[in-house]
Amino acid sequence: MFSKSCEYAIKAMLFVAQKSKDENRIGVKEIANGIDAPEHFIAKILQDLGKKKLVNSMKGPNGGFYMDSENLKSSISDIVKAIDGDSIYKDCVIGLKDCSEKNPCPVHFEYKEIKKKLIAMLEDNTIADFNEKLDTGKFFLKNR
Amino acid sequence: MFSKSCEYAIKAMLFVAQKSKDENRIGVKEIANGIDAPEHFIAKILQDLGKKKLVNSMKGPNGGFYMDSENLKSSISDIVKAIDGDSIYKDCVIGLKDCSEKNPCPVHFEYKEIKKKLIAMLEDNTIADFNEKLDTGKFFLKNR
DNA sequence: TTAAAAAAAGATAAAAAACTCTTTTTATTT
DNA sequence: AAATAAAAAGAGTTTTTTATCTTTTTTTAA
Repeated sequence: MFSKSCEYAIKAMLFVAQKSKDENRIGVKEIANGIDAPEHFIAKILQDLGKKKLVNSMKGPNGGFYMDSENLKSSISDIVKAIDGDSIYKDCVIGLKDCSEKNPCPVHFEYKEIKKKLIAMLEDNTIADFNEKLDTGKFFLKNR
Repeated sequence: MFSKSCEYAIKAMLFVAQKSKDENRIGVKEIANGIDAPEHFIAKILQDLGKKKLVNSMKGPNGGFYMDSENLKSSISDIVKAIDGDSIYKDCVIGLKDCSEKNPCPVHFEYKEIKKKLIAMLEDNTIADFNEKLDTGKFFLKNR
Protein backbone atom coordinates (compact mmCIF):
# COMPACT_ATOMS: atom_id res chain seq x y z
CA MET A 1 0.00 0.00 0.00
CA PHE A 2 2.55 2.55 1.12
CA SER A 3 6.23 2.60 0.20
CA LYS A 4 8.70 1.67 2.89
CA SER A 5 9.76 5.30 3.08
CA CYS A 6 6.19 6.29 3.73
CA GLU A 7 5.74 3.69 6.45
CA TYR A 8 8.87 4.98 8.14
CA ALA A 9 7.66 8.54 7.68
CA ILE A 10 4.38 7.87 9.43
CA LYS A 11 6.06 6.07 12.30
CA ALA A 12 8.76 8.71 12.62
CA MET A 13 6.23 11.52 12.70
CA LEU A 14 4.17 9.82 15.38
CA PHE A 15 7.29 9.10 17.36
CA VAL A 16 8.61 12.64 17.17
CA ALA A 17 5.22 14.00 18.15
CA GLN A 18 5.13 11.75 21.14
CA LYS A 19 8.66 12.31 22.35
CA SER A 20 9.09 15.98 21.63
CA LYS A 21 6.50 17.29 24.01
CA ASP A 22 7.15 20.52 25.91
CA GLU A 23 10.04 22.05 24.00
CA ASN A 24 11.89 18.80 23.80
CA ARG A 25 13.80 17.83 20.71
CA ILE A 26 14.67 14.36 19.64
CA GLY A 27 17.62 13.11 17.60
CA VAL A 28 17.64 10.91 14.55
CA LYS A 29 19.37 8.12 16.39
CA GLU A 30 16.67 7.91 19.01
CA ILE A 31 13.96 8.08 16.40
CA ALA A 32 15.55 5.33 14.33
CA ASN A 33 15.77 3.27 17.45
CA GLY A 34 12.27 4.02 18.58
CA ILE A 35 10.65 2.93 15.36
CA ASP A 36 13.12 0.28 14.30
CA ALA A 37 14.30 1.92 11.11
CA PRO A 38 17.72 2.52 9.49
CA GLU A 39 19.16 5.72 10.92
CA HIS A 40 20.51 7.43 7.82
CA PHE A 41 17.48 6.47 5.84
CA ILE A 42 14.96 8.12 8.11
CA ALA A 43 17.31 11.07 8.43
CA LYS A 44 16.70 11.65 4.74
CA ILE A 45 12.99 11.17 5.12
CA LEU A 46 12.82 13.60 8.02
CA GLN A 47 14.80 16.18 6.06
CA ASP A 48 12.24 15.82 3.33
CA LEU A 49 9.34 16.16 5.75
CA GLY A 50 11.10 19.15 7.26
CA LYS A 51 11.35 20.92 3.91
CA LYS A 52 7.66 20.31 3.47
CA LYS A 53 6.98 21.88 6.86
CA LEU A 54 5.48 18.78 8.42
CA VAL A 55 8.12 18.70 11.13
CA ASN A 56 10.63 21.16 12.61
CA SER A 57 14.29 20.74 13.40
CA MET A 58 17.24 22.47 14.98
CA LYS A 59 20.90 21.80 14.36
CA GLY A 60 23.63 21.77 16.94
CA PRO A 61 23.90 20.46 20.47
CA ASN A 62 20.52 19.86 21.99
CA GLY A 63 19.13 20.03 18.48
CA GLY A 64 16.86 17.50 16.89
CA PHE A 65 13.38 17.16 15.51
CA TYR A 66 10.24 18.47 17.12
CA MET A 67 6.71 19.50 16.35
CA ASP A 68 4.85 22.70 16.93
CA SER A 69 1.11 22.92 17.38
CA GLU A 70 0.62 23.40 13.64
CA ASN A 71 2.54 20.22 12.88
CA LEU A 72 0.38 18.27 15.28
CA LYS A 73 -2.64 19.07 13.17
CA SER A 74 -1.28 17.13 10.20
CA SER A 75 -3.14 14.03 9.18
CA ILE A 76 -1.68 10.74 8.01
CA SER A 77 -2.93 11.80 4.62
CA ASP A 78 -0.58 14.78 4.69
CA ILE A 79 2.36 12.54 5.39
CA VAL A 80 1.40 10.07 2.68
CA LYS A 81 0.98 12.84 0.14
CA ALA A 82 4.36 14.31 1.10
CA ILE A 83 6.20 11.03 0.61
CA ASP A 84 4.25 8.89 -1.86
CA GLY A 85 2.39 11.64 -3.65
CA ASP A 86 -1.25 11.30 -4.48
CA SER A 87 -1.10 7.98 -6.29
CA ILE A 88 -3.32 6.34 -3.69
CA TYR A 89 -5.89 9.01 -4.29
CA LYS A 90 -5.98 9.00 -8.03
CA ASP A 91 -4.48 5.83 -9.48
CA CYS A 92 -6.56 2.95 -10.78
CA VAL A 93 -6.18 -0.29 -8.78
CA ILE A 94 -5.24 -2.26 -11.86
CA GLY A 95 -3.24 0.52 -13.43
CA LEU A 96 -5.48 1.93 -16.15
CA LYS A 97 -4.00 5.24 -17.15
CA ASP A 98 -7.36 6.88 -17.46
CA CYS A 99 -9.82 5.06 -15.28
CA SER A 100 -12.93 7.06 -14.49
CA GLU A 101 -16.68 6.91 -14.14
CA LYS A 102 -16.96 7.19 -17.88
CA ASN A 103 -14.10 4.87 -18.68
CA PRO A 104 -14.06 2.45 -15.75
CA CYS A 105 -11.94 -0.61 -15.25
CA PRO A 106 -13.91 -3.69 -14.17
CA VAL A 107 -13.31 -3.07 -10.47
CA HIS A 108 -13.75 0.69 -10.57
CA PHE A 109 -17.10 0.94 -8.82
CA GLU A 110 -16.43 -1.75 -6.27
CA TYR A 111 -13.13 -0.18 -5.31
CA LYS A 112 -14.54 3.31 -5.26
CA GLU A 113 -16.29 2.69 -1.97
CA ILE A 114 -13.26 1.16 -0.33
CA LYS A 115 -11.06 3.98 -1.52
CA LYS A 116 -13.45 6.51 -0.08
CA LYS A 117 -13.26 4.86 3.34
CA LEU A 118 -9.51 4.58 3.14
CA ILE A 119 -9.07 8.23 2.31
CA ALA A 120 -11.46 9.23 5.05
CA MET A 121 -9.40 7.26 7.51
CA LEU A 122 -6.17 8.87 6.40
CA GLU A 123 -7.66 12.33 6.50
CA ASP A 124 -9.61 12.08 9.71
CA ASN A 125 -6.81 10.97 11.96
CA THR A 126 -4.40 13.70 13.07
CA ILE A 127 -1.04 13.27 14.67
CA ALA A 128 -2.52 14.74 17.82
CA ASP A 129 -5.13 11.96 17.87
CA PHE A 130 -2.45 9.32 17.66
CA ASN A 131 -0.51 11.03 20.39
CA GLU A 132 -3.33 10.34 22.79
CA LYS A 133 -3.56 6.77 21.67
CA LEU A 134 0.11 6.12 22.15
CA ASP A 135 -0.04 7.68 25.59
CA THR A 136 -2.44 4.98 26.73
CA GLY A 137 0.36 2.49 26.21
CA LYS A 138 -1.91 0.19 24.27
CA PHE A 139 -0.51 0.95 20.84
CA PHE A 140 2.95 0.44 19.42
CA LEU A 141 5.33 1.81 16.82
CA LYS A 142 7.65 -1.15 16.96
CA ASN A 143 7.82 -4.64 18.37
CA ARG A 144 10.18 -4.63 21.27
CA MET B 1 -1.49 -1.40 -3.62
CA PHE B 2 -0.55 -4.15 -6.06
CA SER B 3 2.78 -4.59 -7.80
CA LYS B 4 2.92 -3.76 -11.48
CA SER B 5 3.23 -7.48 -12.19
CA CYS B 6 0.06 -8.09 -10.28
CA GLU B 7 -1.83 -5.39 -12.11
CA TYR B 8 -0.76 -6.91 -15.41
CA ALA B 9 -1.68 -10.36 -14.14
CA ILE B 10 -5.21 -9.31 -13.31
CA LYS B 11 -5.70 -7.59 -16.62
CA ALA B 12 -4.16 -10.46 -18.57
CA MET B 13 -6.35 -13.00 -16.83
CA LEU B 14 -9.49 -11.04 -17.56
CA PHE B 15 -8.42 -10.55 -21.13
CA VAL B 16 -7.64 -14.20 -21.73
CA ALA B 17 -10.94 -15.21 -20.18
CA GLN B 18 -12.79 -12.86 -22.45
CA LYS B 19 -10.99 -13.70 -25.65
CA SER B 20 -10.55 -17.43 -25.27
CA LYS B 21 -14.18 -18.41 -25.30
CA ASP B 22 -15.25 -21.62 -27.03
CA GLU B 23 -12.00 -23.47 -27.42
CA ASN B 24 -10.15 -20.42 -28.64
CA ARG B 25 -6.60 -19.72 -27.62
CA ILE B 26 -4.92 -16.40 -27.52
CA GLY B 27 -1.26 -15.52 -27.97
CA VAL B 28 0.99 -13.43 -25.79
CA LYS B 29 1.32 -10.74 -28.41
CA GLU B 30 -2.40 -10.19 -28.61
CA ILE B 31 -2.71 -10.20 -24.85
CA ALA B 32 0.09 -7.67 -24.46
CA ASN B 33 -1.62 -5.53 -27.02
CA GLY B 34 -5.03 -5.92 -25.53
CA ILE B 35 -4.02 -4.80 -22.09
CA ASP B 36 -1.24 -2.41 -23.02
CA ALA B 37 1.59 -4.26 -21.33
CA PRO B 38 5.14 -5.22 -22.35
CA GLU B 39 5.00 -8.49 -24.25
CA HIS B 40 7.90 -10.44 -22.77
CA PHE B 41 7.05 -9.26 -19.32
CA ILE B 42 3.52 -10.60 -19.29
CA ALA B 43 4.78 -13.73 -20.99
CA LYS B 44 6.70 -14.38 -17.77
CA ILE B 45 3.75 -13.54 -15.63
CA LEU B 46 1.47 -15.85 -17.60
CA GLN B 47 4.00 -18.65 -17.34
CA ASP B 48 3.91 -18.16 -13.63
CA LEU B 49 0.13 -18.15 -13.51
CA GLY B 50 0.18 -21.23 -15.70
CA LYS B 51 2.40 -23.14 -13.28
CA LYS B 52 0.01 -22.20 -10.55
CA LYS B 53 -2.89 -23.59 -12.58
CA LEU B 54 -4.74 -20.31 -12.87
CA VAL B 55 -4.57 -20.39 -16.64
CA ASN B 56 -3.92 -23.03 -19.30
CA SER B 57 -1.70 -22.94 -22.33
CA MET B 58 -0.71 -24.90 -25.40
CA LYS B 59 2.51 -24.64 -27.36
CA GLY B 60 2.86 -24.78 -31.11
CA PRO B 61 0.86 -23.35 -33.98
CA ASN B 62 -2.61 -22.35 -32.93
CA GLY B 63 -1.38 -22.52 -29.39
CA GLY B 64 -1.79 -19.85 -26.79
CA PHE B 65 -3.43 -19.23 -23.48
CA TYR B 66 -6.95 -20.17 -22.55
CA MET B 67 -9.15 -20.87 -19.59
CA ASP B 68 -11.22 -23.85 -18.68
CA SER B 69 -14.33 -23.72 -16.54
CA GLU B 70 -12.24 -24.30 -13.41
CA ASN B 71 -10.02 -21.32 -14.21
CA LEU B 72 -13.04 -19.10 -14.65
CA LYS B 73 -13.96 -19.70 -11.05
CA SER B 74 -10.80 -17.99 -9.79
CA SER B 75 -11.22 -14.75 -7.93
CA ILE B 76 -9.06 -11.66 -8.13
CA SER B 77 -7.84 -12.71 -4.74
CA ASP B 78 -6.42 -15.90 -6.23
CA ILE B 79 -4.48 -13.89 -8.78
CA VAL B 80 -3.18 -11.45 -6.20
CA LYS B 81 -2.05 -14.27 -3.94
CA ALA B 82 -0.30 -15.99 -6.82
CA ILE B 83 1.69 -12.92 -7.79
CA ASP B 84 2.08 -10.70 -4.73
CA GLY B 85 1.64 -13.34 -2.07
CA ASP B 86 -0.50 -12.69 0.94
CA SER B 87 1.12 -9.46 2.08
CA ILE B 88 -2.10 -7.53 1.55
CA TYR B 89 -3.85 -9.98 3.80
CA LYS B 90 -1.43 -10.08 6.65
CA ASP B 91 0.94 -7.11 6.61
CA CYS B 92 0.54 -4.11 8.86
CA VAL B 93 -0.19 -0.86 6.99
CA ILE B 94 2.72 0.92 8.60
CA GLY B 95 4.99 -2.11 8.56
CA LEU B 96 4.99 -3.39 12.14
CA LYS B 97 6.45 -6.87 12.02
CA ASP B 98 4.00 -8.21 14.54
CA CYS B 99 0.89 -6.07 14.47
CA SER B 100 -2.12 -7.74 15.99
CA GLU B 101 -5.13 -7.23 18.19
CA LYS B 102 -2.88 -7.63 21.20
CA ASN B 103 -0.01 -5.62 19.82
CA PRO B 104 -1.69 -3.10 17.53
CA CYS B 105 -0.17 -0.23 15.65
CA PRO B 106 -2.04 3.05 16.04
CA VAL B 107 -4.11 2.51 12.90
CA HIS B 108 -4.74 -1.19 13.38
CA PHE B 109 -8.40 -1.05 14.31
CA GLU B 110 -9.35 1.65 11.85
CA TYR B 111 -7.68 -0.20 9.02
CA LYS B 112 -9.10 -3.52 10.03
CA GLU B 113 -12.53 -2.64 8.70
CA ILE B 114 -11.22 -1.33 5.42
CA LYS B 115 -9.07 -4.38 4.95
CA LYS B 116 -12.04 -6.63 5.55
CA LYS B 117 -14.01 -4.89 2.81
CA LEU B 118 -11.05 -4.96 0.47
CA ILE B 119 -10.52 -8.66 0.92
CA ALA B 120 -14.21 -9.33 0.50
CA MET B 121 -14.13 -7.47 -2.77
CA LEU B 122 -11.14 -9.42 -4.02
CA GLU B 123 -12.64 -12.72 -2.99
CA ASP B 124 -16.20 -12.18 -4.11
CA ASN B 125 -15.50 -11.26 -7.70
CA THR B 126 -14.69 -14.17 -10.00
CA ILE B 127 -13.21 -14.00 -13.45
CA ALA B 128 -16.56 -15.23 -14.77
CA ASP B 129 -18.26 -12.22 -13.20
CA PHE B 130 -15.88 -9.85 -14.91
CA ASN B 131 -16.42 -11.64 -18.17
CA GLU B 132 -20.03 -10.64 -18.14
CA LYS B 133 -19.13 -7.08 -17.28
CA LEU B 134 -16.64 -6.75 -20.07
CA ASP B 135 -19.19 -8.19 -22.49
CA THR B 136 -21.45 -5.23 -21.86
CA GLY B 137 -18.79 -3.03 -23.41
CA LYS B 138 -18.99 -0.59 -20.55
CA PHE B 139 -15.75 -1.58 -18.87
CA PHE B 140 -12.20 -1.46 -20.12
CA LEU B 141 -8.83 -3.13 -19.70
CA LYS B 142 -6.92 -0.40 -21.45
CA ASN B 143 -7.39 3.11 -22.71
CA ARG B 144 -7.54 3.00 -26.47
C1' DT C 1 36.61 31.32 20.22
C1' DT C 2 37.08 26.69 20.03
C1' DA C 3 35.24 22.01 20.54
C1' DA C 4 31.44 19.26 20.14
C1' DA C 5 26.90 17.88 18.76
C1' DA C 6 23.54 17.61 15.70
C1' DA C 7 21.05 18.07 11.22
C1' DA C 8 21.77 18.86 6.05
C1' DA C 9 23.68 17.61 1.97
C1' DG C 10 26.04 14.79 -1.29
C1' DA C 11 27.66 10.69 -3.09
C1' DT C 12 27.66 5.85 -3.42
C1' DA C 13 26.09 1.06 -2.90
C1' DA C 14 22.91 -2.83 -2.59
C1' DA C 15 18.57 -4.95 -3.47
C1' DA C 16 14.34 -5.39 -5.66
C1' DA C 17 11.21 -4.63 -9.36
C1' DA C 18 10.33 -3.97 -14.05
C1' DC C 19 11.49 -5.01 -18.46
C1' DT C 20 14.14 -7.19 -22.71
C1' DC C 21 16.49 -10.43 -25.51
C1' DT C 22 17.94 -15.12 -26.88
C1' DT C 23 17.59 -19.91 -26.98
C1' DT C 24 15.04 -24.14 -26.26
C1' DT C 25 11.13 -27.06 -26.26
C1' DT C 26 6.74 -28.60 -27.86
C1' DA C 27 3.12 -29.05 -30.97
C1' DT C 28 1.02 -28.45 -35.53
C1' DT C 29 0.56 -28.30 -40.27
C1' DT C 30 2.13 -29.16 -44.83
C1' DA D 1 9.88 -35.51 -42.06
C1' DA D 2 10.50 -30.60 -42.38
C1' DA D 3 9.05 -26.04 -41.58
C1' DT D 4 6.74 -23.18 -38.59
C1' DA D 5 4.39 -21.22 -34.73
C1' DA D 6 3.96 -20.64 -30.22
C1' DA D 7 5.00 -21.02 -25.21
C1' DA D 8 8.87 -22.10 -21.77
C1' DA D 9 13.09 -21.22 -20.00
C1' DG D 10 17.25 -18.79 -19.21
C1' DA D 11 20.06 -14.96 -18.99
C1' DG D 12 20.65 -10.36 -19.04
C1' DT D 13 19.70 -5.03 -18.53
C1' DT D 14 17.58 -0.92 -16.67
C1' DT D 15 15.22 1.60 -13.34
C1' DT D 16 13.54 2.42 -8.87
C1' DT D 17 13.68 1.81 -4.10
C1' DT D 18 16.05 1.16 -0.05
C1' DA D 19 20.03 1.86 2.55
C1' DT D 20 24.80 3.46 3.88
C1' DC D 21 28.79 6.34 4.28
C1' DT D 22 31.16 10.84 4.18
C1' DT D 23 31.48 15.66 4.31
C1' DT D 24 29.54 20.15 5.33
C1' DT D 25 26.95 23.46 7.86
C1' DT D 26 24.78 25.24 11.88
C1' DT D 27 24.24 25.85 16.70
C1' DT D 28 25.45 25.51 21.41
C1' DA D 29 28.15 25.42 25.31
C1' DA D 30 32.45 25.37 27.63
